[in-house]
Amino acid sequence: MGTIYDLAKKTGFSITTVSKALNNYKDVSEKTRAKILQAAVEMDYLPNAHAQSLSTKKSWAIGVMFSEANEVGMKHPFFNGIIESFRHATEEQGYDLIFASRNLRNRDMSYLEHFKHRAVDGIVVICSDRMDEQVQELMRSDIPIVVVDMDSADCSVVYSDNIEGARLAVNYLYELGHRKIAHLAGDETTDAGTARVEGYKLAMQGLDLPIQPGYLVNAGFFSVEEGKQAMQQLLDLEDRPTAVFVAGDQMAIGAIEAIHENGLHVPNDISVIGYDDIEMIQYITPKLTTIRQDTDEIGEAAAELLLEQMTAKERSQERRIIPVKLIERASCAPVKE
Amino acid sequence: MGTIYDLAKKTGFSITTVSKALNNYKDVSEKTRAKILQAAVEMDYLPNAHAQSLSTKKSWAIGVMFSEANEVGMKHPFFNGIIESFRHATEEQGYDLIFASRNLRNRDMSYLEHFKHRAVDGIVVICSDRMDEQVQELMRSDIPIVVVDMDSADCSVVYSDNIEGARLAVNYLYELGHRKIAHLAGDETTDAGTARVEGYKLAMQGLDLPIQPGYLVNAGFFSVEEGKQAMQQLLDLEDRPTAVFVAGDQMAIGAIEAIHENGLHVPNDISVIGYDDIEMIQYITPKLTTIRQDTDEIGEAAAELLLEQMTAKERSQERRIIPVKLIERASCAPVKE
DNA sequence: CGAAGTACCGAAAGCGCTTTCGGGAAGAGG
DNA sequence: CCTCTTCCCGAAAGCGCTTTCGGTACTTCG
Repeated sequence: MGTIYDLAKKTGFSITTVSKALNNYKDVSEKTRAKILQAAVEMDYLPNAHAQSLSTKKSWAIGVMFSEANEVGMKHPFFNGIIESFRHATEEQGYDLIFASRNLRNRDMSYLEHFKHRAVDGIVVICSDRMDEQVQELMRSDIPIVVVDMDSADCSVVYSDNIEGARLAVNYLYELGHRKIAHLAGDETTDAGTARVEGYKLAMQGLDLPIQPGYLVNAGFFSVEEGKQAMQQLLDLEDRPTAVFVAGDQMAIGAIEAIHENGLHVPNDISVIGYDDIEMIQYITPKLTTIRQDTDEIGEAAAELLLEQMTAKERSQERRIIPVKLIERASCAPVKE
Repeated sequence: MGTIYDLAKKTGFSITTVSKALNNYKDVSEKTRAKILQAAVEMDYLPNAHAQSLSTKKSWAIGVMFSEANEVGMKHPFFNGIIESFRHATEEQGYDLIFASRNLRNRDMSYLEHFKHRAVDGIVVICSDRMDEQVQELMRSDIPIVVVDMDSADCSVVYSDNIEGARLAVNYLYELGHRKIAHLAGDETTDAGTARVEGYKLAMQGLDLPIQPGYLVNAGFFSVEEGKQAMQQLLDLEDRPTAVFVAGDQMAIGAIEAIHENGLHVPNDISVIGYDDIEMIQYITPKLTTIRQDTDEIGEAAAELLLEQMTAKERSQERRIIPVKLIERASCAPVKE
C-alpha cells in the first residue's frame, strides 16, 4: 500500500509536497500534483487514518451509544430505524460510525472514556432511560453530542412530539365515540413514557373526561410481555375501558394478545391504538392503528444537529421536536351501542 | 486529559517508563508503577487510540459491511440479530465495531479501501448477494475476514444449514399429509436462496414427490411484497399446492396476505412454513411455523472465526454451518380430506 | 536594471505513543 | 575485592501524516 514517504521517493518530491498535493493545497503546481496523484493511484496509496487523526485531531468518526432497558441493541425495532437514517446522513459527510465496547484491553471503562480514547468527533446517544449514569456523563462532557428520544437542557436533543402524539391518539378515540379511554404507559424513568402520560392527561382534561381509577397503568419498558400483563390489569377492572391508548407498539401487541386471550375482540370490544409505527404492526391482526414517529426525520435531525456542532466546534443546546402522525389502520372502531 | 508526556513530567519518570508502567512491562518496579498509575487516575489520563494504533499497527477495530438487496441496513430483522450477537462476542475481547461509509472526504472509495484506510484488524461482512463486487474485493484482500450467510472457498464463512432446513420443512409438510408442496424461493443470486431450493428439490426427491410445473417460483429478495406476488402466481395455478415452503419469513408474511386476499385460509386451505424465525412472526395470524436460524450462534461463530484469524495473524478458510430447527406454530395443518 | 511580488517547494517540528537497546546500580557469588 | 547477574530505567528512533515557515527562482513593474 505504501506511505506518503514512498510516494515522495517514487516521484522525487518531498513528503511535504506530496502531502500538500494530496490535500489540495494551492502552493503546488498542477503539473506536480498530477504526477503525484498519478503515482498514488499506481501504487494504490491510501492515507492512514490514524496518522491523519493524530496530527489533525479530527477522526471523522462518530461514537454511538444505545441505552435502553431491554438490552436488545440493534435489534430494537424503533431505534434501529433512527440509527440507520442517522448513518445515511452522516455518511454523506464522510463520517464513520463506531460502536464502542466498554472494554478496553480487559479494563473496564465508561463510554465517555472510551470515546475520548477513540477521539471521536461527536457522539450520538439513543437513550430512553433518563437516569442512565453513563449518559449523564456523556452529556456533561465537552464532546459534541446529540441525544435522541430524551430531553435535556444540557445538550442538543431530538425527539418526537409525544404530547401531541398522545393528544392525537386520545382525540381520535374520542371521535370514535369512546369515553372510557385508558392508557398503558411507558415507565416514568423514560421521557417518552412520561411525556405520553402527560399528553394523555392533557387530552383527557381538554375533553372533559375524567381518568377513572385504574385507567392509567404503568406498563414498564415497552416490551410485548409487559404490555400483555398491564392489559390484563385493565381487563380485571369492574368497569373496563372501551379503548386504550398504548405508549408503544410492542406493548400494544401484548395488549391485543391479552384481550384476545380473554375472549374479547379488537376492535369490536376494545379499541387499541399504539405508538411508534414499527414495521411489524402492519402484519398483525388487526393491523394496528398507531401514532407514527418519523424515524427518518429523527435520524436526519440528529445528524444535522451533531454535524453543526462538529463543524462549529462548539456545543449547542438545541431542541428539535419531530412531528408525529396518526396512522389509521384496523385496531380501532366506533364504540358499541 | 493529558498525554503520556504530562504523566512523565508529573511523576518525574521518563515517558518510556510511563508507557511501560501503563502496559505492564515487567522491567518497571512495583513502586514506580504504582506511582504512575496513581498519577494517571488523578489526571484521568487516557491513552490516545490513534497514537497507539499508529505505533502498534493494531487498531482494535473491526469493520462491518452489510450487503443486501433491499438496502435496509440495520433495519434488517434477521441480520441485525446476527450483528448484535457478533458485537457482544467481539466486545468482550475489547474490539469496537466500525460501520464505514463509502465516502472519504467526498472522494468515493470502496469498502476495502476504506477499511484499509482505517486500518481495521478484521472485517465482517453480512452478505446475501453472491455477486457483490465489493464483497469479492474484500474476500480477495489479505485482511482477516469472515462472511456470513454466504459460501466461499476463499475465506472463512458461517451460515446456517439451509439444505437441512429445507429438508426439515418439506418433510414436516409431508408428514402432515401434504403431497402438493410448492416452494417460494429466494433469488438465485443469493446463496441462501439457492441452497434452500436445492434442499427443497432433494427433499422432494427423497420423498419421491415430483415437483409439479409452476411449483417452484422465484420470489426475489425476501421482501413481503415479493412474497405476496409470488404466492399469487401459485394461486393462479390450475392445480394449487396444498402447502408452501417459503424461503424467508417476510416473504411468508406476504404469501399469507395473498392467500387471505384470495379468500382462502391459512392453514386450513393452504399450509405455509417460513424460514428465519424473525421476531414479528409470532405476532401475526396465524403464528408462523418456520425454520429457525440461530442468530446468536451465527454471530458468535463469526466472531470466533474472525478473532482466531486476528490473533493468529493469518487468514483461514473455515466453513461453519449452524444447525437449524423447526419451530412449530400455527400456520401448518394436516392436509384436508 | 533593481525592487517587489508571486509561484512553488522542502526542512523540520510535532501529533502521542511503543519498543529496542544500552547502561547504571545493586546484589550474588567467588 | 572483583566479576557476573539481575533489576530498573531512559534515549532515541520510529509509526505516517500535517503544517508552519522560510527560501529559491521566476515575473512584473517602475
